[in-house]
Amino acid sequence: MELTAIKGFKDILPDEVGHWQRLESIARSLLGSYGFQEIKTPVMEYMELFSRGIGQETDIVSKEMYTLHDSRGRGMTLRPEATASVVRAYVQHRLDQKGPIQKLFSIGPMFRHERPQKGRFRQFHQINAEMFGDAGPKSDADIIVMAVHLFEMIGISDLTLNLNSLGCPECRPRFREELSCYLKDLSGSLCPDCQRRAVTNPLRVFDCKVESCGNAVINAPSVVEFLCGACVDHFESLKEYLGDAGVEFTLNHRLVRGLDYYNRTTFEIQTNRLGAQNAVAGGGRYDGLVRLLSGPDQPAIGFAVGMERVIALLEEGGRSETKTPGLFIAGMGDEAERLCFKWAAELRRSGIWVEMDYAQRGLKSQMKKAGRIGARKVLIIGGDELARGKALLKDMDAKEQHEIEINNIIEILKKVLNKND
RNA sequence: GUGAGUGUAGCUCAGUUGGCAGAGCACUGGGUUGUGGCCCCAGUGGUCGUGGGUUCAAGUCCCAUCACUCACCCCA
Repeated sequence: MELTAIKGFKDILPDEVGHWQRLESIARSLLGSYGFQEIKTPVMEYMELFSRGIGQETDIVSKEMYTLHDSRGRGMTLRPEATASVVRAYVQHRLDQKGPIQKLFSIGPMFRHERPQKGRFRQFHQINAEMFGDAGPKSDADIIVMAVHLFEMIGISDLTLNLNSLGCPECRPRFREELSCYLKDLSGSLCPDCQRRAVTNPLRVFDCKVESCGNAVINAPSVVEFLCGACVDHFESLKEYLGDAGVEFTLNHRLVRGLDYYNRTTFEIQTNRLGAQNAVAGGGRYDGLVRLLSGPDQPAIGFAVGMERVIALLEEGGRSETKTPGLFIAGMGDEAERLCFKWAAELRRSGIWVEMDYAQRGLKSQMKKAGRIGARKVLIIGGDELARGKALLKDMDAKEQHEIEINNIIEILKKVLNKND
C-alpha cells in the first residue's frame, strides 16, 4: 500500500461515524444547558502562543509540535491542545468585556507528534470547555459536575474521578523545594528518568510507573500538607460542592498534570479499559494563563475530553445504530424507470430517504438490494402496473404488498412513509 | 527517541519436515419470463509488506528494510 493516511492520523469510516455524531450532539446540548457557547478557532496558531502558554519545558512544546514556517520564517504550529487558542481568542476579541463570566466550548482536532499506541494518536479530537472570570470553588465544582454529567449522558460508567490540588504561586514553590530535597536524598533508588525529573520537574516523579520510584515516593511530602490557607479553603469548599451534587471522587495527591499552566484544582476522569492511556478527560484551573498571554488578569478553569478514547469505550458496547432507507423504488422498463427517478427526487425534497438501483436490472436483483440495505418499503412498478395506472407498495417486514394509484402517488407515499418515522 | 510483537483476498484468519496459494464472511451472477433475508451452485478478487540471500524449488529458512500494533515516555 503506497498511499495511506499519515502515521497516527485516522480515517473515521461510515461504520463508526454514528458514535461521533452522537457524542458531539450530546456534548453540544449538554454543555449548552450549562450555558457554554461554542467557539471555533483555527487549527494553526503562531508557535509562540503554545511555547508561552503551555510551557517551554513541557514534552508537548519541546518535542511534540508540528511546526512549519511561513515565507518570512515565522513558526506556525498545528495546535497540540485547545486551551491556548481559546484564551488567545478571548484576549484578542476582548470577550471579558462582554460579561464577567464567559463559558466557551469547542470541538475539533489536535495534533501531537508522539509515537502512536492504543488511545493515542497524532491527530486526535477533543471536546474542550473553558470558563473565564470566576476564581471561586463553585466554578470548579460546576465544571467538574458538568464533565461527570457528560459521561453519564453518553452512557459510560465505571469511570473514576481523580481530584487534586496543586496549590498556587504562594504555596507551590515551597512544596516543590521540599520535594526536590527529599528526592535528592534517595536519588539512588530512582529510575534514570526520575533522577532527571527530580531536578527539572520534581512533581512528575509522582507520575512514574516504575515500581521502585513509586515506593520511593510513598513517604514523600504530599502537596496537601503545603497548601496555603486560601488553597485549603478552596479545595475543601470544592469537595463540599461535589458532595452536594452527589459526585464521587478519589483524592489523588499524585495527580500531576503535564501542562505548566495549572494551579489549584486539577482533575482527571479515568478508565481501566483502555490500556496505558487511562485518562478520558482531564483539566484544572489556570488562573495565571490569561495574563501570561497578555490578557486581563482573569481566572479560568477548563477541561478536555479525548473523543477517540470515549468512542473506544462506546465501541466495546457494539456498533452504533445505522439508519435505513424509508423506501426503495424498483422500476422496470424505460418508461417506469424515468417515472421512478422523478418520484425519488420529489420524495427526497420532503426529507424521505429514497434509494433505487442505478443499473437496469431485474426485479429480483433490485429486491435483493432493497433487502440488503434494509429498506422498509419497496415501490414496484413495471409495464403491467403502468398500463393499469397502479404501482405496488411492499412492506418488507410484513412481506405484504398492495396496489396504490399512480395519480397522486407522491401524496400517498409521503403519508405512508412519514407515519413510520 | 527506546523495546517487543505482527505482516497471506475487501475483512477474520489457515497454510504440515521447504514441493502447483486456501477457508469463512463480504461482493457479483444463477437456482425458468416480475418479488429480498435462509439454503444450494458458480464467479470476481493475491507482486504471500518490500528488497536481497540460501536452494533444483521459499508464504515457509537467513539478512536487511518498511508498515502496523502494543509498551516505555507523555497525555485526552
